[in-house]
Amino acid sequence: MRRGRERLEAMLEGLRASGLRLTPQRVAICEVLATSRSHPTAYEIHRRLRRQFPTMSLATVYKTLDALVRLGLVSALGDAGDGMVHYDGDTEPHINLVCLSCHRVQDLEGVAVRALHRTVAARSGYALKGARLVYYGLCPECQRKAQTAASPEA
Amino acid sequence: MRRGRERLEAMLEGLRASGLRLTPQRVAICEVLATSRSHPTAYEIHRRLRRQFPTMSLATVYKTLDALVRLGLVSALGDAGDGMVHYDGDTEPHINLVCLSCHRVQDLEGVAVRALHRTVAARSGYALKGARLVYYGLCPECQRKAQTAASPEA
DNA sequence: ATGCATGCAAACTCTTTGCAAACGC
DNA sequence: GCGTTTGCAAAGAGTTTGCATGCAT
Repeated sequence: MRRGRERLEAMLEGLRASGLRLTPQRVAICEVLATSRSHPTAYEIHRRLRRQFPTMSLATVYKTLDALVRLGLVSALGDAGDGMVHYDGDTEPHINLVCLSCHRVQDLEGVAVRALHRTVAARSGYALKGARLVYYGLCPECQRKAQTAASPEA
Repeated sequence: MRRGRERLEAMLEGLRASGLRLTPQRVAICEVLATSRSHPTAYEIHRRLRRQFPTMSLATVYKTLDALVRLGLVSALGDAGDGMVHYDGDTEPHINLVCLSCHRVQDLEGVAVRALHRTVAARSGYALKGARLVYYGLCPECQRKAQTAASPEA
């Protein structure tokens, strides 16, 4: 994944530039965020890295995420109906889709929102740092499941 | 506020229609949500109603908010950098502005997002239930404060 | 060699739940 | 009057913090 590699470099460079150390744990966390399309939670990142770092603490994940968000290298998407904060390694404005049934989060490609971003910046007077464009609903798969469950006799 | 009155009626009707009782506490919570522009948290709603209902419990606020959100009568905006969930009595798709410094949330009027909503619905295949269009940054006021603090010698 | 980062565990905060008393319908 | 809702308190869950040890620079 080419795009992920670029993002990873940007994160590592950002950490380095702000004087933070590139520990193996931090690099691994950045890798997960840069290459994953799943918009993981802190807990999911921790779970995915436990094989590689059996002693890694959840606190380390949280501390690293906190640093990355503060540096603007990662976006905090907020919760997806599951009470946990999901993170997105892609800080370009784009649309996220949250399924209220399976709590999955995915990107919606091909819908441009740069123009919207510029409009908001111009009209709001805010110094924009980021955006969360999240649409909620039922993903196609969960729609099918809901339909099947609702009419099992059919 | 004309708009608020309509929203209030819609909430009360929605509660009634789903068989929930219109207790004074619930009506008051709906009033706060329908008429406020501040996108309050559960805690803020509770604080604002303590004069009127000295014994009102935070749990009641949470339970009522939960019902309203589940019925689609209120939107949960997620946190605004303060770790608390903010609620919005306006469920029409619109843009929220969050100030990362003072944690205020306001609406951005005059930017149409209906077309975006339709596009997302069409391209995603999701059965959309709602949206959170949140832009983060520093509000004009906090920008001034930051500038003053940064160059106090000027 | 220096001092920041990790990992553990305890603390914190927001939110949810259980249950008896109160109240809307 | 019946069954839901409230309010209290305690539990629950995610996240944060403090501190000694370990490691990146």
